[in-house]
Amino acid sequence: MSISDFLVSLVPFTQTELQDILAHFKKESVSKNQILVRQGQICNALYFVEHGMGRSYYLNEGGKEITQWFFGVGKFMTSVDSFFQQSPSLYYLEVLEDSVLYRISKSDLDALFYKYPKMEKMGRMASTEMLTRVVNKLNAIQFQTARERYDYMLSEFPDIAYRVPLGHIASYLGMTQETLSRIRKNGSGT
Amino acid sequence: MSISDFLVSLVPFTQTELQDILAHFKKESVSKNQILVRQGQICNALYFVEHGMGRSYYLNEGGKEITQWFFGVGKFMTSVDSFFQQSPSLYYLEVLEDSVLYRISKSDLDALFYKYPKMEKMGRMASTEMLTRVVNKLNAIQFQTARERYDYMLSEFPDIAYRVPLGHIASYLGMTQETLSRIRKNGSGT
DNA sequence: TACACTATTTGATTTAAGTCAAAAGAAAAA
DNA sequence: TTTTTCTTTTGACTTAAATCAAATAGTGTA
Repeated sequence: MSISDFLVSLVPFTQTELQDILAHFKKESVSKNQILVRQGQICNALYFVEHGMGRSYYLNEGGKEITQWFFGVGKFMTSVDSFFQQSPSLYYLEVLEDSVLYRISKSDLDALFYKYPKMEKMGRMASTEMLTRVVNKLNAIQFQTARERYDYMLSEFPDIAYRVPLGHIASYLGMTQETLSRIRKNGSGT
Repeated sequence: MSISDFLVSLVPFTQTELQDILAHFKKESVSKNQILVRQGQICNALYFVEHGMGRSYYLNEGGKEITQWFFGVGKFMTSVDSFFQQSPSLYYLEVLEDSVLYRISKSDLDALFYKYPKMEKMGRMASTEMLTRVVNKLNAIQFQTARERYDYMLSEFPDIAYRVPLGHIASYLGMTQETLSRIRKNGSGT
């Protein structure tokens, strides 16, 4: 999904507005395993994923990587807390496959919010959509067994589940990779 | 905290704008245990809590009430998924103490978003704030022991932790009430 | 005050998932 | 192709928290 399709799907921008907005996004090709933001840095960019995928993760007390979220095609990717609050990031932001991203800085985005109030709507909608998804994950994590959580993962990120290392998914789902391996072995849900 | 203080703290509305906006909120006194929204209903109202508190919960397969969120003074309360998507609510919305709420309908709110683009900013900010909080809970639930999760609860809702039945808190934290009772018994954190 | 009802605590037992350790399989590098 | 390195699987054992069951403690009210 291209970024202009995405924008138009949320808000009916005119052709002129769209051109102006798109001019503020910079296309970037990023190769696998590249880290976009490190823990402690202030994340100054919002990325739209046109192709590829990424994840956010952090290092727990034991130094183990814990995946916080996956970002697939057609989504915005950033260190949410850091970008919006402009505070040091709790997370690393990493690209998991060679990807094509569209990047915009916080100041440019704020300028667009100011210039086009319609953009605020887009921001609000992207934010509530993310909120809904996080709430879904929360419910999965909080009340479901390891096996059900894996089924949730398959429905939420069907395209991603088989493209990333098992360990990344296990930590995303709050279980060990041994457990996830055993779940996969015992066939799919039901 | 009053609703006008809250609004002004987020966006610098003029006195006139503020009056107009406030006119669309209707003050309601709601008594303890009243249910504002039921599972399956479409939630048409957003409430600002001036005094008192509420919670959202749902019934799991076994018919047990599972608390999803607490709403304290100075926060917006609603069935998030239902209100924003205008879809049948997954949750009940209940008032836990005699409360004073300010209510606005979805259509009035949308009209305000349209009339005052500044409102969009308020919506976006309220939404990202909620997102941050949900992410915090998620991290607590996903990676912490029952005892640490209780400490998280005390920090997130210090004023609420001792005002609601233990069972409500236990289900919010994804543990049984027996476990929570044992945690409380063994003194506070560390 | 006593009764009924609800909430909390305590005890005994079970279990889902974690931990630790090592083997097997894949992918990358030499 | 062989070696090295990383990823996934398997096995044995442990444990935090759940479950089941019952006893207290509180609260409202007749």
